[in-house]
Amino acid sequence: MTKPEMPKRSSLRDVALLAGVSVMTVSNVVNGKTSRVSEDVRQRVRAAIATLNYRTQLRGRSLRLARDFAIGLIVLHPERRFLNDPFSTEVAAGMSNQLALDGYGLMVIGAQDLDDLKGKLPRISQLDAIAVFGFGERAQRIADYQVLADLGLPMVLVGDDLIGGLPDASFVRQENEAGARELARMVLDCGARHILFVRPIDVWPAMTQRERGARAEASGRAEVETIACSELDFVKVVEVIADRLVQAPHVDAVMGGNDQYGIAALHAAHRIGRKVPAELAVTGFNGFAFRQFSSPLLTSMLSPAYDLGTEAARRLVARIITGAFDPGGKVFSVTPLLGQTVGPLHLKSA
Amino acid sequence: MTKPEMPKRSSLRDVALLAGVSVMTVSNVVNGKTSRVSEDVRQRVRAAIATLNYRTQLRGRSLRLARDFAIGLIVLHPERRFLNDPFSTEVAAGMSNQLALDGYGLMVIGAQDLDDLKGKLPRISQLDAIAVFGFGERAQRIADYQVLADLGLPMVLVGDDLIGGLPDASFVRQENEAGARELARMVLDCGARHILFVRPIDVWPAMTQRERGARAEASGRAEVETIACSELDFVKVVEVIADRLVQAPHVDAVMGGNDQYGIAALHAAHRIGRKVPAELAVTGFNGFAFRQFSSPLLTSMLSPAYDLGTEAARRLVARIITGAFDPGGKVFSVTPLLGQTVGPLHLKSA
DNA sequence: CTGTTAGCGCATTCAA
DNA sequence: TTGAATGCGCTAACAG
Repeated sequence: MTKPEMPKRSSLRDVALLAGVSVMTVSNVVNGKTSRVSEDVRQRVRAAIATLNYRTQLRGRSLRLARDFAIGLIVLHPERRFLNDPFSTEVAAGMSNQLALDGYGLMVIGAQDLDDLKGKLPRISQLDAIAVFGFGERAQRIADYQVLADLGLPMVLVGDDLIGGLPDASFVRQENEAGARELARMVLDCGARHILFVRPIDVWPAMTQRERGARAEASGRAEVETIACSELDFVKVVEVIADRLVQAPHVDAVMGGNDQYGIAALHAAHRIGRKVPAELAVTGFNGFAFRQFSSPLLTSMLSPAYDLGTEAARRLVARIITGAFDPGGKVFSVTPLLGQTVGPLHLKSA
Repeated sequence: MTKPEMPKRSSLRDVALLAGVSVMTVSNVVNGKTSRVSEDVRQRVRAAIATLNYRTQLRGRSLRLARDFAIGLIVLHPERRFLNDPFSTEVAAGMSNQLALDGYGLMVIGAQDLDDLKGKLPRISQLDAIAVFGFGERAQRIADYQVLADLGLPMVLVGDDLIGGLPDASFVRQENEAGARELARMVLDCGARHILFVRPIDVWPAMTQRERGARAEASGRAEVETIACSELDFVKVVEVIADRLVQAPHVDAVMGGNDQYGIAALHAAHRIGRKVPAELAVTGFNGFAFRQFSSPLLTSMLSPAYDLGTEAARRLVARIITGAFDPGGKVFSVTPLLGQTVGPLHLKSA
């Protein structure tokens, strides 16, 4: 049922032998340097390639050119299932598709902590370049980035712009702060004066920025209170939010750090009998497919995660070809997704 | 800000020169063939490695050993965002983590159709082995698998067991049929006699198997009717289900091909005023995180997608090392996830 | 237009 | 226990 022996793929030399030309000529034909090869010879070579079913063996080319045609996506996340967040998934899909256009492959690597990352460095170091999805507080991220930067590979930060001390880096991120401001404005315009911002205990740039945006916009117009709760236990998040809403009945809006938290808030509101949006405004962030599972439909902000992926890939390939990054980075805007969870507040006790 | 010139990594020869030994000695030390090297020399070599910050360059090793230490996950799916389904995402995470233990990397490649796949063959062919996530009807999958098999790479099918004509293949799948039977049994035991099975228009093995399981279990006890609807448009799915429930009021259970469809059924039931589970039983399949967003909590079946990933990786690495696959494949069982959407039916008109 | 030379980094083989 | 030679497949540079 299984066939152990590898058939030993044909090489340039095999083709050259069969076509009766030199190895270099075959190489030129394969690589489209057709201007240097006569039509006649080209035909013979093509025929030989076809009969031998020859395919370029990237191994040899890699060694010769000191390039691997492989780019990594390093996802720093304490969860073993590091691709659970649709954000990283969309980035990966975007990168993979974009890279394929240039003949590159995407290698996906998750690292749960610094030790884990260090153990994977040998494998990572053989890539041509990397995109990095950071995690944690600023200091931790800087340390992580530095470890990776020491490999000497070009790198693009995804969702972060801390390229300050990095010698060969660029970044791609989105307007989390502006997006959160916009959501906060919507909420405030509906009359909210006490906002509860819900985010994970562990943070990453997007979360920090969203909270900052909400607070900035609310400044002077409303109170903002934050609670942190692990996103891994949805039931617990609902519970925590419900408890808080009961204890703090003056809270008239819940802004989730992402849609998961927003949906949890909807569940919490439902459980304690608070009507959304009449008595409580709720927002999320990201707008991935599962947002539609919520009822009422969550008002949110669409994150162009897939586009972040394609842009990261473009930058990395350009960097490899031109030898330098475009200065700075690229910032994508986010798009409001209107739902049914923000509207004029009719508070019982005013 | 950017530094174009690559620092040119140190090679075995550099280390050998500095340590005053031969290249082979360094190679032996690096590869832990320490029995062949005296303690004295070993120290010198280690020191040289440290000062030069030497790391094995896999390019050279790859060429020499004719191995790339890279394994591919080929996701055949018409969607450009081929990683949108959490199932493939969990498989990818499981594979990536497991492969890392053996020093392998995971390359993720999506292909929207046969043409797209063919264009990516050159890149795929340089991998050591592949896992394939099939899509479509049996005939289409066989054709796709054959194209990949022609590369001569060992391959593991994920979620499918059509390894019949494939010379060097194994498979990893889960008990979709048995799982669906179990869900159907629960529904039937609650008194359901008219089951509506909802699945995507395009199918893949899991979907086919789940429908088959539901029908098999219902055979003789209940009618089963299937409707197909693109999963990409959730709103539309809800609409279609709601319409059908109105037109066919005798339907007393909806089984979703996955949790997305199950949740859509919950929305539909809510919209038309059918109580779940008293007047309508609803089930899903997969049990990924977003299932908890549904209200009431969807009764479902947990798919061990992450474990499928680790097992696929294990099999591929073992195949590379031993030269042959373990015969057959591995089948994982699924686990019931009790929710609040299946219970005794109290039908208005009996 | 085509062929020759050389060497990328590594590990197997064989010799010392 | 250590070293030297060899070649994996490919392409830049140059020679013809």
